[in-house]
Amino acid sequence: MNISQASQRSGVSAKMIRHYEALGLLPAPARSEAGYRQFDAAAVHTLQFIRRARDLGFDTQEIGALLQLWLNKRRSSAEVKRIALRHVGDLDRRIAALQAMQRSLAHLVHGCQGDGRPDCPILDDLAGDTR
Amino acid sequence: MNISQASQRSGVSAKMIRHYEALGLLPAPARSEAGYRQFDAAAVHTLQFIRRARDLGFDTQEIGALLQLWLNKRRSSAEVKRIALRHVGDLDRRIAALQAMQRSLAHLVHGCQGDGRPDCPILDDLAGDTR
DNA sequence: TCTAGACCTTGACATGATGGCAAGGTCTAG
DNA sequence: CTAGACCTTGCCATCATGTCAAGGTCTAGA
Repeated sequence: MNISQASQRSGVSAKMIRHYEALGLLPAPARSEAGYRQFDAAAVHTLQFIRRARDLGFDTQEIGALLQLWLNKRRSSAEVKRIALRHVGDLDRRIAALQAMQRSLAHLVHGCQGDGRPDCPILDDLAGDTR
Repeated sequence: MNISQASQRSGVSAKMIRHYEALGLLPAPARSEAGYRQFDAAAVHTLQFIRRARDLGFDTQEIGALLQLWLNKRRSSAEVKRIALRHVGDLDRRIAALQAMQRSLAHLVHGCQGDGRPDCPILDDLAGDTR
C-alpha cells in the first residue's frame, strides 16, 4: 500500500510517516520501481503504536525506546514501566506549572472589573505594582 | 546601562531582550557611539512586565497586546480581562489534555508489574491489543 | 601604553513536532 | 493521450530559547 493509505489507516500524516522513517523509528519500507514507499500491515501497526504513544505525550526519543522494547521479546516490563513513570512525572510537573499559572491568572481576572474604566489589577500585577 | 545589566535587573536574557526588540515589543533603545544598546529604568520596567506575562504563559502576541493596553491610559479593563480570560481558557484546555494523558498512563502503569518478565499492559495498550 | 578578559554587536544554526509549498516524476480512468 | 490524483525530495516556517562564531569595544592592571 502507498503512503496515503498507510496514513489513513494509522492516523499518522504522510509527512510524519516520512519523518519517523528519517528518524529511524520506522524501518525503511520497500520501494516500488518508481520509488514509492510500499507499506505492509506490520508497518501500519507500528505507525499505530507510534500514534498512540504520541497521543500519550511521549516524545520521539521515548517512543523509540518503547518501540525497541515492544520488539524485544526478552524485555523486562520494569524497563517499560520506568520510562512510563518518568513520563508520568513529567506530565505531573507540566500540569503543576500550568495550574500555577492558571491559579494566579484566575485570581487576577477575578479582581478585574472588566468594564470601560482603565483600572485593572491584571496590568497592575504584570507591572509589578504591589499596591 | 548596557544589555547585561538590563538583563540582570529584569530577569530576561540578553538574547531575548534583543529578540523582543526585533519583534517590536520593546522600543528600540538608544545606542552608544560604539553601537551598544543603552537601557533606562523604563525599559527595564517594560522588560519586567514582559517577563511576568511570560511567566503566566502568555505568548508574545498576547504580551504585545497587553503592553499596548498598559501604555494606553484610556484603555478599558474589559479588553485586558478578555485577553486574560481567553488565556485562562487556553490553560484550562492544555491542563485537561495533559491530565487525560496522565490519567491514561497512570492507569496503565498501575497495571504493570514492573518486574523481569516481558508482559506489560503499557505496551499492550500502545500496540492496540484490546485483549 | 599595552593587553587580557569581559563585554557588546550581528548573524547563523539548533531545538521538536508539524505543516506548507514547490518542482518534478508516476499512475490511472476516461 | 491527458487531466487529475498521487508520489518523491527538499526547503521554509512555526515558537521561545540557546549556542556558537567572528569581530569590535571597553576597562583594569602591569
